[in-house]
Amino acid sequence: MRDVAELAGVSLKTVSRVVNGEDAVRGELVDRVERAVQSLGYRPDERARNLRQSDSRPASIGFAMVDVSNPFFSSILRGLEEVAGSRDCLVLSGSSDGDPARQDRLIESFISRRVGGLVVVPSGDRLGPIAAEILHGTPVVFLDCEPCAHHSDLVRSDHFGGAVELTHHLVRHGHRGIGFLGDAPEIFSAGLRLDGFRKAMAELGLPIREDWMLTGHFTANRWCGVVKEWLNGLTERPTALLAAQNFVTIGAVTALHEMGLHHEMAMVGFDDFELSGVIEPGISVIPQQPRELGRLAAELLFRRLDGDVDAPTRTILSSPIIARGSGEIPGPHLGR
Amino acid sequence: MRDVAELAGVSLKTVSRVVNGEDAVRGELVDRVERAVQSLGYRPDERARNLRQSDSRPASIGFAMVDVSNPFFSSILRGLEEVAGSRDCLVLSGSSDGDPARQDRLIESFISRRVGGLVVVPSGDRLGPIAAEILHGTPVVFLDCEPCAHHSDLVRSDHFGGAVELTHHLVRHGHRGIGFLGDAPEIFSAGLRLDGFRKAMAELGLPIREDWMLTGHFTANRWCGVVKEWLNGLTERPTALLAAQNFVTIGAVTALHEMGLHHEMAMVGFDDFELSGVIEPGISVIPQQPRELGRLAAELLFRRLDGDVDAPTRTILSSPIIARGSGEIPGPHLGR
DNA sequence: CACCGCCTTGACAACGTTGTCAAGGATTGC
DNA sequence: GCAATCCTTGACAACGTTGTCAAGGCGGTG
Repeated sequence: MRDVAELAGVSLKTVSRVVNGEDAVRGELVDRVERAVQSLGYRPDERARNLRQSDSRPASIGFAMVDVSNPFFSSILRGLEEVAGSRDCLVLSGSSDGDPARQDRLIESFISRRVGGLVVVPSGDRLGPIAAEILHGTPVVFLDCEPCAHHSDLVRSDHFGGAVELTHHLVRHGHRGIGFLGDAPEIFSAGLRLDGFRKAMAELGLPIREDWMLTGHFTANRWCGVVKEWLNGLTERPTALLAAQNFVTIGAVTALHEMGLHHEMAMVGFDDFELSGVIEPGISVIPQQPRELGRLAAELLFRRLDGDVDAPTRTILSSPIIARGSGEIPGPHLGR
Repeated sequence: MRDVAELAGVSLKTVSRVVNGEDAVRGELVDRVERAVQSLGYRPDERARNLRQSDSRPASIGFAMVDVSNPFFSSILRGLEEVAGSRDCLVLSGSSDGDPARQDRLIESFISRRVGGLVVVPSGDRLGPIAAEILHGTPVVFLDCEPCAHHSDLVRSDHFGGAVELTHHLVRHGHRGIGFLGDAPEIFSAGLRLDGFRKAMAELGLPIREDWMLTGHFTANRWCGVVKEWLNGLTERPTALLAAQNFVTIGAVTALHEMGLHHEMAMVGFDDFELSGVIEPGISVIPQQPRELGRLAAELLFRRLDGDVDAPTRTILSSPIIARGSGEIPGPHLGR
């Protein structure tokens, strides 16, 4: 910047004015400065700018999630990018792999870089360093974790309602013995889905067999093995499965295929995935809309950054079942 | 920081020393400062720190790609995160959707934030603002685009060799009439794959029918439609398909399934995808190792940041075919 | 006891930018 | 022709941090 000023024969402040498009500069000087900027390849330092005027437009927002390589999260990130990009704001992101300590480190990194706001898909419902940051005035939007969002905005899918609907769907197609496969129930969304299943079964007057419930935090591959082992160990098997997360679904689908049960045992899933329609039979699911979740979260965040101080909001997205075949395999109690 | 200093009754510099763990501070003062830091929730401003000591450790690196929501890219990002995270460095990322203008804007944003280095999967082989930045000394690692990497490091998969191998594989299984479906050949990697196919066919003395070549930049959904239309419009069909990118493969697989041709027409793909083994028949592919690509790129970048000034390197990853069935459907010329 | 050197500490400038304010010239109005 | 006003421009401080250097206290040595 100093070089630019020297080359153009003006003061630093005038360069600043031209670069920022202020209008109180004579045309000739504007030209001179712009030529100097061009020839020196000068680009203003956003860090310094942001440091000086720390109240204004944020230069970046932070996104803490479990794992970018999971399409659910990367689609959320895409939605965030989209909204942030339109405001010349970049997204800092990081994966915690579900480890609260790593999430804390991530958040601390974001805070050190003085992001304008945070979007967090929490690992666990501890707030950690986020709590202090909220008090400090940084807007935070939580995705999926309601307890965290006590005094903050929340965006999530309708986990409970979705699980209820999936259960009803299976029962409508003649099933009573339903197995539940889900992520670790400590995870808020996974817990809600489990609750939805229990609630629906209870309402329908159907018994819940604890040996037909399988929960845990595994990869898709691991789920495949776990499901096979579990099914092989049962003396009596459920006639339908509710897989409450995309990795779970993928693992379970693979297991059913490998065991040759895919046309026999009904199955519904939460969260859509690529090719869910090509498999035989196609997998019936309630999709989530991750990109839309991201977009909504970012819009909320920027509304707060623009000064909105209304009460925290809860946004809950729901989607209807996409029936593709696997969830419509008839059960033994059809037509009763 | 000023508040911390005041509360602890020391100077700014002493706070700085304690925070940075320098050892020339009396134990008692260390305690006082640390208590003050705790009670005020002070966290150093990485921007200011980075501004002051602009030569040292980078606080962030930038990653420009085509689309985070494509698992190929998000897995690369994961690999980058992993390496960067171990150095307390964050990753700024953004999607260009293949639009060079958007890529330029992204890169400019990164430069404004003074990232320590860039990892770029280019959209097109124009360098745009990257050129000046390389001259300026910022390390840049290119993924997949060789012309861009003229004086920089490059990491990519073996597109050419992979396509050759896939073609040979189909021919070995009795096919001669092979259709090629690929991303727009202007994209460097897509061009290499196309070249590999042409080279292999020529070497094997097989004719290439231009009406059996289909290239373009579409979504998976769009590819499905395109492939169906194309197959329906042909008077004579190939007996095997080479799908040279993951969206292409997914679209083509879906099309074959919808047309009932999936057990009839052989098919191999480039780039693996979730569930490729569950589909009937499983899809034979040459996988890429995106997370590994990301890891390698980040390691190269940090080696440069650590001062390595050796000549630019080219790292080319190749993987063998995973045979799952679709590529082993026998063709009419088997055993000749 | 005077001197030297080490150790701890703090004052100050600097990083690259912008907000504030004042100076100076040009323009207007009477 | 003079004062009042506007417009353009630049000097300076500040944002939050750290590198540099000098000051002061302390212990050891001659």
